[in-house]
Amino acid sequence: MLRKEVLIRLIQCCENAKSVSQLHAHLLKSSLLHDDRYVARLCRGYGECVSLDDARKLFDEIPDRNARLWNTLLKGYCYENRHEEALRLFGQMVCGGEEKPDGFTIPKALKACAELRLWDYGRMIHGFVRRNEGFEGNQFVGSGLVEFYMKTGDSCSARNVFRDFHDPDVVMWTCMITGYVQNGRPDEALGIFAEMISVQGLVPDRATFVSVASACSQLFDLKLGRSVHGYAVRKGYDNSLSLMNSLLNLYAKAGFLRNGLNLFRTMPARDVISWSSIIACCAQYGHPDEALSLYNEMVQRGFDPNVVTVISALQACAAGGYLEQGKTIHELVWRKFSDQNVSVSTALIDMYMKNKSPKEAMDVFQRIPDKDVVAWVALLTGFTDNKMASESLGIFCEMLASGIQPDAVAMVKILVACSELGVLKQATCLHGFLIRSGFLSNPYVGASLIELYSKCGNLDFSSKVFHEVCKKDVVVWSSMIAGYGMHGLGREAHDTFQQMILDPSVKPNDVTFLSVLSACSHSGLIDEGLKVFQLMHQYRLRPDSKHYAVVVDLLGRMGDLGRALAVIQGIQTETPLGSDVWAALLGASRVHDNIEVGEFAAENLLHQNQDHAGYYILLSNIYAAYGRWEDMANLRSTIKLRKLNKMTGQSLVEVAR
DNA sequence: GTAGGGTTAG
Repeated sequence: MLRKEVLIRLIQCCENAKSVSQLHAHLLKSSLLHDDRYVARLCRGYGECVSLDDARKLFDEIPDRNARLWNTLLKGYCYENRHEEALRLFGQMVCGGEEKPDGFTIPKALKACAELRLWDYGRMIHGFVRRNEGFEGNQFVGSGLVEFYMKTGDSCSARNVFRDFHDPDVVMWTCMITGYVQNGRPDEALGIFAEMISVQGLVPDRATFVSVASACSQLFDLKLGRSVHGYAVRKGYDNSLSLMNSLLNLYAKAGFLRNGLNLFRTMPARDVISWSSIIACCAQYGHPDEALSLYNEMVQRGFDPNVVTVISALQACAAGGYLEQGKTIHELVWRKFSDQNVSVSTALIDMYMKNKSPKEAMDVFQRIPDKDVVAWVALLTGFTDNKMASESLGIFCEMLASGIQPDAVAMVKILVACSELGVLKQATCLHGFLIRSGFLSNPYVGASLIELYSKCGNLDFSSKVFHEVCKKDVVVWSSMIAGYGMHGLGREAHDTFQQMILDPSVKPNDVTFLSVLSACSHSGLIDEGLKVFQLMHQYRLRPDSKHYAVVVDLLGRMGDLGRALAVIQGIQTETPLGSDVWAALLGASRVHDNIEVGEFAAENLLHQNQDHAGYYILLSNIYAAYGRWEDMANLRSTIKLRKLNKMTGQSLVEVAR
């Protein structure tokens, strides 16, 4: 007969189904199956080499099971992400009264609750931990509780558990950092990290740095990210694939896509997450063609795209207008995921909508078995973007009728759809709904409602909403300024801007400046507008061609074409100036009928776009003002020859019924 | 016998 120690080693070494079965038979023959050490090992052997279900069968046959045995099986279920079964087993253990939960089984039950987002169940386990002795100072139970509360979005309770703990270890600190990152609160994550190293003097490990790098990428904090990278390399952590992936994401998201790509190319190993990360970053930050060529390279190299990869590649097709490639990916989705994944289907809807194919988008939508709010909103927004906003209203009603609760994004999108249609009646209905549902505390919702009322022509309501919104962020202020501008109230727009910059909690952005500059220009507030333009530098904002166009327009209206020209010539940029700047100059030349400047502007414009009828017409009007009929006739015949049409202006009026 | 980490849809 084999010695006990040898037997344990043998079971540990089991690598295949046959060897596990042989040892099982041997244990039976030697009547050793009552010894829990053997049984637990054997269960693990079955779970790892044969199947968890075989381990379960063995488990069910054993008459007197101890905590170690229950735990072995629980671990197997958690490992295979079979969390429902794990909790059922845990319930069976507790309710059957066979074993009390201990420091090993509780963390696994908490893990299952966290993954299934079962807040009530996890809270009950927390109650058990508090009522019973023996769990104080157990780091495994502590980190299990922190992770559970963080995953269910209850960071307050996670913090309480953490604060009540006497001496949390690195894992618990890391759970807190990771939790805050996962809840989109990177500032708090970095605060905990700072406390961990400076106050407690603990040494962070690989896992800690992965989350710290994620926090940096959420904050676009490249400086801190770089020092994390440097420290990690010095500690020899640069062989951690997760850490490298997290850093790769940080560089690419913080605006240094080239550095990200460089890291990606020089990494010692890459997995599907590395590929997905770099594809997602290229797709989201203006390089859809590069994203797709990386996707194709990945497939050629034999990597298997997962859900995330496919979503990112579809984003690239949406952003770059690659309908054909999008359809090819749709076929792959059909073969691999059979249209069952709602996130992938939503990305498909977005791709088809952005490629002006609403019918295909609708087909994808109808096939989704469990449509969530994100899928509905993708469809709704797509219709608005395809100039079919009245369909968006219908989609919103259908969504409500099917029992899906709208969230803040849904409300913003439906308000945008109403803005497109200019329907005041719907606006007031939605306003009532927003008040009742408490959505007005969300600054994006508030800003969209202000914009909607402005576009429907009711500025009083806009201003009322503006004063009611408690959390006025930059978007809310900018919407109100834009609203005044839209109604020709430059003075009010300018005053609102002045009030805004007195508030230290908000900082104007490029959109704010564009709105206030445009408002000043339309109301002839020349000096005010120029002063506002100068302020951009103080806020470290670089004016883009839209800002320059407004300033040129401003100077042009005043008749100061010389200064307008000087502004244009003073712009230092590597890329050619956008047509909006030249168009503003041409418009100003027409107002003041200046042939030289007009011809100069038109020359630059027609160099970029020869098919814009409006430019020819403006120049021909300048010729007409000087009686240069021949030049005018030449331009008019060019328009006819090229069969150009000037877009006619359109207005929407709501008809009361 | 145990724990924490990287990419994703509106």
